[in-house]
Amino acid sequence: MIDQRFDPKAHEQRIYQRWEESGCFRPSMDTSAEPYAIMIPPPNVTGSLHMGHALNNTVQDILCRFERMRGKNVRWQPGMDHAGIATQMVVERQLAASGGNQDRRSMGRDTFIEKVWEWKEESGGTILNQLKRLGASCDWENTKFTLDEDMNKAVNKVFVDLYNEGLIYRAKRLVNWDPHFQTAISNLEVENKEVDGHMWHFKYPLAGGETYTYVEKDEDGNVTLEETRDYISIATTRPETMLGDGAVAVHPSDERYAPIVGKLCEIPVGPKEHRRLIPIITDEYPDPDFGSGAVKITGAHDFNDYQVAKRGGIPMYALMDEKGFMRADGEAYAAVAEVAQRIAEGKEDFDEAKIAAMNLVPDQYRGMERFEARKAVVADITAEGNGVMIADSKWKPEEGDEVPAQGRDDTPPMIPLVENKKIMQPFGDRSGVVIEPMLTDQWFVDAETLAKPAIEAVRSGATKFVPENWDRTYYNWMENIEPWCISRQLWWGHRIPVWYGPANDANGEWSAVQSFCAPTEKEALIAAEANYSGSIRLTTLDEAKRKNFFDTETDEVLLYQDEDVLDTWFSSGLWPFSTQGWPEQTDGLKTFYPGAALVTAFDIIFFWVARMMMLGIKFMDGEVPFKDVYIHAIVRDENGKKMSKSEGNVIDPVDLIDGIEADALVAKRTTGLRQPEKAPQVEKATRKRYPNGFDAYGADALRFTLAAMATKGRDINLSVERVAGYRNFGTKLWNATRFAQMNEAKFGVSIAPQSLELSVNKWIVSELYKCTAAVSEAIEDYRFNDAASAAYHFTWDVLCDWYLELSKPILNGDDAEAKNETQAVLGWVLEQTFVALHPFMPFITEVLWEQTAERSDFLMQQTWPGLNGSFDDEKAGEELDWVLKTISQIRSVRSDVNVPAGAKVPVSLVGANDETGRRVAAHRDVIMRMARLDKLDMADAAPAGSVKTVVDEATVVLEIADLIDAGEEVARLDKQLGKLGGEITGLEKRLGNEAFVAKAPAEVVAEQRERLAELQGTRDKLSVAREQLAAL
RNA sequence: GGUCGAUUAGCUCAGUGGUAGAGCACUGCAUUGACAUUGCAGGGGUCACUAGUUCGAACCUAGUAUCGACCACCA
Repeated sequence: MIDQRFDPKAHEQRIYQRWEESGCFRPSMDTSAEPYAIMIPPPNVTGSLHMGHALNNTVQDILCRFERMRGKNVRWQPGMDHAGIATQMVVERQLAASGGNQDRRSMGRDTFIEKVWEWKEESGGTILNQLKRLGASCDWENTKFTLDEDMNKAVNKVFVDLYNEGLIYRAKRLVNWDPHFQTAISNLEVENKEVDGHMWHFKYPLAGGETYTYVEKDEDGNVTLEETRDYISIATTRPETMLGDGAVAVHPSDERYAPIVGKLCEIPVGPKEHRRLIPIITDEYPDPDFGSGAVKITGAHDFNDYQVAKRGGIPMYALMDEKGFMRADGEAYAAVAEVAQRIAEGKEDFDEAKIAAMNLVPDQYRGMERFEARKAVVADITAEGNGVMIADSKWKPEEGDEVPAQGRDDTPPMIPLVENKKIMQPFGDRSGVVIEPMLTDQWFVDAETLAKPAIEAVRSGATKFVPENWDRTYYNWMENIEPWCISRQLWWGHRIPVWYGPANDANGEWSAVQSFCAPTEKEALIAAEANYSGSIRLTTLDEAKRKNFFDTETDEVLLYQDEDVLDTWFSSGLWPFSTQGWPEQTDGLKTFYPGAALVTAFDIIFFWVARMMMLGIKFMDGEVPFKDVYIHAIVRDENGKKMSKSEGNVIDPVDLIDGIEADALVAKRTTGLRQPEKAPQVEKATRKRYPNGFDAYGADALRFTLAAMATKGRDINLSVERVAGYRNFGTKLWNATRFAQMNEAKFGVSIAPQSLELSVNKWIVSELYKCTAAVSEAIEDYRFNDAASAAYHFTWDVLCDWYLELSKPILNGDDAEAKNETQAVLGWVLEQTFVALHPFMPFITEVLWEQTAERSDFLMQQTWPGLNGSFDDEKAGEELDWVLKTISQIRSVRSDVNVPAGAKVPVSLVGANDETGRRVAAHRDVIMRMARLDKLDMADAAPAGSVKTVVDEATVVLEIADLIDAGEEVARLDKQLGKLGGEITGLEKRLGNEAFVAKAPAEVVAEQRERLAELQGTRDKLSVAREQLAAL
């Protein structure tokens, strides 16, 4: 006999270990079985399980367990992502916290990376163990880490192949630069946030004191402002970048500025004797209706300006170093400014290298942090009076603008120096610092070329999104894809497999560089050897630069490897095939590529799904990496708020599994907050919301909750009450099994549905098959909520509430044969229920399986019910429907007329046909028991004053005249008659409509006719009962 | 600005053309019986609004209102 209660803590880890040790998670590699593969979205090695992971992996586990039970050869490929920035950050922080004065740079690259590996071995990957707590049936023996040697081999091959095809290239481009981590990042890693900012308005004086007539007109062409100006008005949110302006641009159609296009204006900052002049040019980019219509062009520090500068041949002057400080290198400002001046006036040609070396930051700003520099620039301009009050007829003050007094009433309106303004600012998603566009040399993937077949694969249906409307999001992104910046100035990651050496060794001129792209250092050396006459030595960037690629002492050509590493998503993008052994043609690769499904949240469609599609199709002969992409919802808290630490509403899945006391929960939520000042608020909210912490609900309850809520919507609002409810569901199943054991149900024995005698047994077996068919269909269609609720409904409402009750009289009765059959069916149906629930609740079902019979195998290895045939006894179904209906009706009437629950009442059936008579005979015991009757007979007429209800053709008569009030009973019947009348009228109206009868499908019409007849029959019988009663 | 979505019971949400559903909450009754983490019975909805298509609309179409997500943005 099983325990009184299921204790998840006592079993979950034990069961998991048994599964793992028995190799249950391994693919069968049965060649006759259909392969089924799911690639786990590799969690970050630094990660720990959150609710999103819990949902993601529950879904995958349901699919895998289900398909495994259906006999497929299943590989759920687990692993982790080395997560470049995140991991490097964690280890760097740890180094800082450990108090030593060692930081990454002082330590050196090799030592640091060693440290990271050490950290990884010790503390990395807790998330994989947490996945095990959830019950994830991954093929752990094939666990991969994106930075493993075999992964690296795949990465290098992909890189080299793409390089050789020209699909990977190195170029100087404006990229998103993270000044904190001092690396480039892709635009996906940039988060644009709206912040309070300012817009400054400055006058750029025309060169030589020139003037022009500035005219503004309204829509009808009436002049609203006309004045003589000796300047052009420029607005900017980033004054410090003025120092790098290369031009001022206006729209070609903008008549206001037509007189001064082609002239020069002065950047109103820097030492007066060396103010730079820049040309006023035309470009399509400026919007004449925004601001003054004139835009300063700073090609090296703004993405839009970059495009303008490229089009117009405007020099792009880089102003900042990699930490986001104003440059302090190079020649003094005065000399550089003169060169820049000649370039601006077209008196001198320029080339990229020369421009890059020029530091146009005036001496007084050099070395300043960028936001300090901004303040200084603004202060300096303001001090000179070049910033104040520019006339603009279109400008209207907004709330919060600091408008100097004299500006208010002036006509036309005067723009103040500073406008307060909400501006969108880019932040690094990891560092949280403001991203700086920077001109740097980076490696790029030609994503546009790779995207084409990837788009086509979705269009053709080779890969399907579920729900399908996500394909729009995918197309949207893929069709506008930009070159993918894949180089990162980090240490932790796949080093770029490119080595640099001198371009020629002809006459000791080592100015140019040539690169050797090869999958290994060895092959790079071989390639280099073929290129150079002398001997070659590998060295670092530093030495190679210092010695200009040639060691004169040893007479060696110097070669060094690119210092950068690859974007983490580059290696994740290979996941579907790199994990299966590619480039070797392994069994795993042949069997498990393409995968069946990819399960993920929408937030990494671009990061990951798109990249896997592009790279998979490219390297696997045009075959897509997976057939279905199931996009699941984002888990939020019970009120639909995003779970966040500072809100204090993060629910840790492990806490729901293991339970946690209120104090511990509070402690957990308040420590390590990014904003520690929020701690009291978090504590208060937590105590209010969860005064008792969480019970230990167990993994099954959590999984079932997530499955039940996994609809095709976008958000899941997770409530702990719901988890409790599904824990109760487990308890219900557990107790049903206890009941079966107490009644000596036969477990571990199969039955032959065809040879069953009792209709109640035929019925429950039919119901079981209906349930498992519904569950199968729903899972195949990724409708996990439907699957879960079908299983839930069968178990609780059908099996427990009805079948168990119906079986009681038989199990306690004297009919040995009937009892035998029922014991067998009860045990078997329960076992099949375990099977059907197993994908959702693997632990409790496995424990029940284990403890109900001597078993030589695991539940998780059983065959999905329904696989070996089906069974549907319609006759038994109708019969039991009648039994259930009869019992329910009697119970309902009893309750309506307040018959005490304990009282037994005599019932007779009037007007029953032979079939009903037969059914009554067969089920008299159980009906009497469940409806609490002391008599159930057939009768020709009802005694006066009794209470009546109608089931099909028969009137059910409760002979309790003395217990009830005739008036109340008439009222009760009237209420029912009223309800019936409404429904009947509706049906009659519909059926009276000729158009309906003519046009609606025949079966719908027939159905409604039947329904009408039935309702009319019921009404007639109830009317008779009412009249009889009223006549008393 | 572009794209996707939401609006159904007190709450959280299912429901893609044919009798409006679930869980929780609520009301009444029931406790030696597998289970109070329970059972039985019940109350509660103008399916946001407007117009259309249709024999028939929560569902399809168009529009309106409110809320949300993602992407791109004006210096």
